[in-house]
Amino acid sequence: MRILLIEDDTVLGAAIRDQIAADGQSVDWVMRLDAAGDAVKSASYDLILLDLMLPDGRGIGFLKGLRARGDVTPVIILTALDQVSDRIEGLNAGADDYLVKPFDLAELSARIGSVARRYSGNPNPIVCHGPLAIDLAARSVHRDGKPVALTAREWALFDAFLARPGQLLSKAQLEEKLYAFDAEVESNTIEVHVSRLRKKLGSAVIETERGMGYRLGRP
Amino acid sequence: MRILLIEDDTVLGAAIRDQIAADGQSVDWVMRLDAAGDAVKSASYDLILLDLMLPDGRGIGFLKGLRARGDVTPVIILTALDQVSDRIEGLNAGADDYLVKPFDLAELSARIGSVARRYSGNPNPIVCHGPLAIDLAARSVHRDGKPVALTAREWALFDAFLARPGQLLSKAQLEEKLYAFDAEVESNTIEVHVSRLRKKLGSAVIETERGMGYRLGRP
DNA sequence: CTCTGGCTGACACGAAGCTGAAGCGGCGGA
DNA sequence: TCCGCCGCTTCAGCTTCGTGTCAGCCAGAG
Repeated sequence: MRILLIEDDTVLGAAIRDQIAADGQSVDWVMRLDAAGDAVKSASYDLILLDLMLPDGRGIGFLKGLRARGDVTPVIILTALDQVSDRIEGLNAGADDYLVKPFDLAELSARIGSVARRYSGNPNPIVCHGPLAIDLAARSVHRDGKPVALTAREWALFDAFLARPGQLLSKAQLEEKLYAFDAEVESNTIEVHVSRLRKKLGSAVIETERGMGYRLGRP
Repeated sequence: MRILLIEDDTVLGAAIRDQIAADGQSVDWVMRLDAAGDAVKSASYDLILLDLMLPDGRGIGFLKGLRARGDVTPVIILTALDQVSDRIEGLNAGADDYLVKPFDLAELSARIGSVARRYSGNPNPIVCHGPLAIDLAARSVHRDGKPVALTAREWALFDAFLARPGQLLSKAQLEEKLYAFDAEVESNTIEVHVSRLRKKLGSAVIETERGMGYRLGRP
């Protein structure tokens, strides 16, 4: 397993690197976001350990950029305890886990193992739904064998439906899913995104229950 | 989603319970391991929040017992920061995640959502009533295996009957259920909706008590 | 038979939902 | 640093369909 470590603290970084190496994994250690960007472009990693406070920016942006490009490499965030909002932001930005500094190196190993286990078993399971083939882990959708590009919000919305197939979901519930906690949408955003999803995936995927909400249609 | 909360701290427990309820999930809260054991035996949960330090033992043992019995219900551990070894032990014992106390309630929601997404796919409980199969969570009704589409008002009315099966409900009571106080219906609306429900669900579902009201018929 | 209360088809209104378009902000490339 | 692209939100006008109303019919009770 190849691991990318992004951490600017030389002492902690070295300790982590040694621990991972001792576990028999291969590590690349960079100390800046620009170097991290180069690294993920030039190599493929199975796991990224990401510190949030770095000399050339916050790790959150890096993570968001990664996910925006469709990169689904599992990411574990390394963060200080008092940065609760960072942790939430990180999870919402697509992180898979976080570790609170200071942490025990044995715990790091356990978490790495956990993430590895979660993502092992390639190839990814494909969910089929009528003419759609959905790879949840890779966040990709194919319609009649042709790839469909979904934006972040579209995917989040679709994901909410896939999690509860056939179940009625009110707009309020969907807004919560899409906007987490700081929701301040006072418009018909959900309707608009539903409209776009239907245009991309076919009008039958999402059914309207007037006055109640939406549900994933039968295949 | 049904969640079992095992936590002996009354203040924290109440806060967690309220937060989960606010997220629209259903919570059972127990404060001891023996009660937790009874709970998992008598009901099925989608997620367990497990405090590790409890008056009648350590949560780790409970978790191990659960896994030994083949129970794969996702478990999130609630633990104090300094119990690093506990956290590792917990993860190795089969926990899916942990939260470090003190934690932000918003973070709890995020983690619950994450676990729920990962493990979603267990079917909702189905209520059967003669030829009808009703999924309350999904708000779906099947009649002889075929889906029946109910409108918002129709569902509200049907729901009122389902809440009190066999009990006589006057039109005034039903109007209250459907229109919540600001009602200014001065017509035979209820009769109309009952008629529409009967047409969709079968004429036997709702019985008329002349001069008194309606009741849900025996299956 | 009469009277009262319930049933139901028809219909018009308005709220809820849909969607094209415009404004806006963030990110990446130059 | 500036510019342009792209996705997200908002808005407005249009469409759809759920719902309340009513009228006429039906059925049970006395």
